[in-house]
Amino acid sequence: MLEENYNHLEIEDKIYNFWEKNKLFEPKRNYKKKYFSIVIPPPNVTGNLHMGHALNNSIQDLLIRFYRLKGYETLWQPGTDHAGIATELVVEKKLNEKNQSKKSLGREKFLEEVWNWKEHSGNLIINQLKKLGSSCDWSQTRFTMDHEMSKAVVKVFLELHKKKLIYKDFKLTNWDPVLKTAISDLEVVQKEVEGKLYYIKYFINKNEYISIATTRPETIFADAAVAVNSKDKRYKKLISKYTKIPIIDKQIRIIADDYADPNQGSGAVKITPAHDFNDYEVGLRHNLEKINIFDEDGKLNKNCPQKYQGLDRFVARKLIIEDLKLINALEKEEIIKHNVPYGDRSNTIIEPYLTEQWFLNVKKMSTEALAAVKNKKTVFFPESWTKTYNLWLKDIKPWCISRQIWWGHQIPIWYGIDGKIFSAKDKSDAQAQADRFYKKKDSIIKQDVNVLDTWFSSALWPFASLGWPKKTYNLKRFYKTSVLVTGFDILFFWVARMMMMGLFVTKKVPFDKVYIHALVRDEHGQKMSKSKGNVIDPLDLINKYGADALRFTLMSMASPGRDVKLSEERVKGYRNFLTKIWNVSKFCDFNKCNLDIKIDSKNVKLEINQWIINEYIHTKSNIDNYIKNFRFDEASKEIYNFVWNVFCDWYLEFSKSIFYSNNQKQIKETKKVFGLVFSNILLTLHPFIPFVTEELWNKLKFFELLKCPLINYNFNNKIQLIKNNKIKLVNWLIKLISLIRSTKVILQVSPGNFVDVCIDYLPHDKKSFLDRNSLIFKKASRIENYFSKNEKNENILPIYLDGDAILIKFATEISLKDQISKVKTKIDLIKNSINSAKNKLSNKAFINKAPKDVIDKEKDILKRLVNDLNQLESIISIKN
RNA sequence: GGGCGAUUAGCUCAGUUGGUAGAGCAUCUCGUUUACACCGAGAGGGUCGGGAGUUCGAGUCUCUCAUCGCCCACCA
Repeated sequence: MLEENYNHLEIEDKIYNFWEKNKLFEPKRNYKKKYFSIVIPPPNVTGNLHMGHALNNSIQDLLIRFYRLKGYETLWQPGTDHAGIATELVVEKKLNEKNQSKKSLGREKFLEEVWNWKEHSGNLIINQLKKLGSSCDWSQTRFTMDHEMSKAVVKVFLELHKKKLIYKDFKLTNWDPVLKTAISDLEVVQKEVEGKLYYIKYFINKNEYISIATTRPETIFADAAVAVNSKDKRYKKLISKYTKIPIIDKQIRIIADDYADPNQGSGAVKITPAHDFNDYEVGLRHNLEKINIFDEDGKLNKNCPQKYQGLDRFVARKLIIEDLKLINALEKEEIIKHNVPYGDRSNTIIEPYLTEQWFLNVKKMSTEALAAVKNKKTVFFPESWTKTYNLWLKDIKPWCISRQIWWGHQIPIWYGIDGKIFSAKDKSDAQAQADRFYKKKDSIIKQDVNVLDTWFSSALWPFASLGWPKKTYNLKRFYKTSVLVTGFDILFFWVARMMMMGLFVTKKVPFDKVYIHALVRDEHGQKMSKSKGNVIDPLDLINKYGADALRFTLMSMASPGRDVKLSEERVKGYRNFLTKIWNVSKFCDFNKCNLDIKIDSKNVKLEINQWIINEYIHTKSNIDNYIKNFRFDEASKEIYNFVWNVFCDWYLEFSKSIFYSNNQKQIKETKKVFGLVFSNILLTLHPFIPFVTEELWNKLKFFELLKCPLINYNFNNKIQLIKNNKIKLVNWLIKLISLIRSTKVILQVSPGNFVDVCIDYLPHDKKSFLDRNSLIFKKASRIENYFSKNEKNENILPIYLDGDAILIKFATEISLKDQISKVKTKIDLIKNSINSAKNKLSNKAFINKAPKDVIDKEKDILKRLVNDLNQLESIISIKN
């Protein structure tokens, strides 16, 4: 017996343990079958399951389970990402609590701490993914810093270095003064903020000055020139003359450069090659001095007057403005809105800063990545992302891959004492090279202190997680992977780079398809974030309503190209759906609707049984197509509608009439068909709501009978479409029952009241269909008796369906009372529609140009409208 | 500045090649008939952001305007 109520808290953990213990997530090796594989977007080890993960992984799990049930050899490759900067920040915070710091520990000890932290807290997210029901092959779990993966990273680095695609360069890069590391362009986010534009006087002589506008007055100490546009008449005469930087009274030249825009600011612009990307270019053109005025933490350095040395950039800014005022060198201040670059991790203002960094020249690799998508070797869903991908790759700049942090893959480059570079797979290899080069033993070498951008190893994930460079089974069997499921926010960070690296290293695209889902946002469409305090925790929802309910909600809302705005109400609604399924199972169990493996749908005789089989097949085929096209929203709607509005509302109700009859043959058949269709429903629902379906599969003894858990049952039964043109009369019957019910409501007759009907006016096929299904018809419509057309009674009303009349005789006197105006407005509406349909059909242009089936359809519409009009007019003719 | 997307019922959203505008939730009425009140039966509610065009026919295609969102680039 099934428990009275569905209790997800008890069931979900139990079922998950069962799957995991029996290793049901691991691929069942079978080369004869097709394969289906996904590599998980590895969550950060610092991560906590958020709604984005919930959506992302629900989709992946749905796909994996769907193809697993189809009999594909299936792998979902899991793992986590070391997340360099993010993890360092977490561990540093922990250290601070213990009054320790990264610096005080030193590199080696600090890394030990990080590894310790990773061992103890780094698997949190994995357990949370399990809560969601994710059926990853956990025996293959990888980590971007594990031994094998690190070897892969080094190997790729060395290859790229050998091909001179990785190189070292001293130039201006984005510098994060809080994290004290360089970051890539992508890690810089522009934010519009209110700031001040200061107009500073650069004196040419005692009375004459040129006004320079800047938002960063502290950089005046790094000025190397003032630029004006050669076409700007105001300044033409000043070109090649000198002006003085205030405070330090340093002479700099006024140069002509087209970069100076006469319409911006004062038209004259200070050139600071060491602290501005545009000025850097100008500096190169005019061979200007690069003066760096910052230390790595954003404090002013020795190149500034002593007074300001050691001051934080923002403190110095204030002081400089005060000092400029004192010497009457500040012309004016304007409050402006402007974009300021912030670091995505530190949320501090980024400074362009001169350093030596490692770069990856991605330009060459990008052309292959572009071609692969153009040639449809990899296809994006929704397709519109292709354009975004193309635009970014076409304009790609060298990628700064070195970071001045400790947690990550240390760059496999060693330096001899004279700076000679040895690239090597490990220290002993480097040592051997150095010893050969210097012709002595134990020559001193030192490894490059920088580590690689986290996204460098992420870019190798699709093949490295499968075992590359080893020729593992998984790599051979599952690469290229079938589909990548990810959010659009990491299209450039991750997807594009995986395409480039995949093609470079394996010569194959890393995935067949890329499904890009939207972000999960709060009810106002805001990105969920801790700082905004609008985060909905998926684990809370799982606790409250169950993982299945959350999953189904996310799937039903995963419309392509649209953000998911999550509301708890919606989750509640789908929890109700789970309860509904639970209750059907109770009915199924109570009536002993067992599954008969030998059942052949060809031998099913009853029309309602044939009908539900056909309806199921139709639904299933729609769902399969929707899933293949990544339309999870449509797929979940389809199954929801079928289960609730077709199977429960109609078939289950019909089946009751049979179960409570004494026709043993019909009872037996209906039980079998009920069991058959319901077992198929569980199967179809499984990828959406795995827990409850597996539990019911077990409870209803399908597991026992088929000797197989639902999760990897390969359904190959004999359920197939039944051909019988009488089946469509079931749909007609449903319409008839609905019509009788709504007529009662219009006449304000209680739906529970019984009526008599006369079906003598029906054509033969419909009449005999009703005779055959009389039990069903009578129970569903609350019909007491049939009466003959000869009977005369004041309370008889004809109703019309598809042109046929049926008479209803009410037990009590009927009247329209306050419904009459409603019916009359309806009649007017229908008359209007009839007119427009008639107009259409008498329009020669329509008749001549529209296709025949459209015209036929229009004729049908007219027929139905006339029918409805008859119906309503018959009602209104009731004496009042 | 360049690009992408959105605007459909009170709310959140579907609407596949143009062919009677849909769903869930919410609302209203009735209902406890043995799967289920986390329920059942029924009902109301939209000139599809504005305008123009193409077409026999436009929510759907084209143009245009408006509002909103996102991405990229730039800003002295």
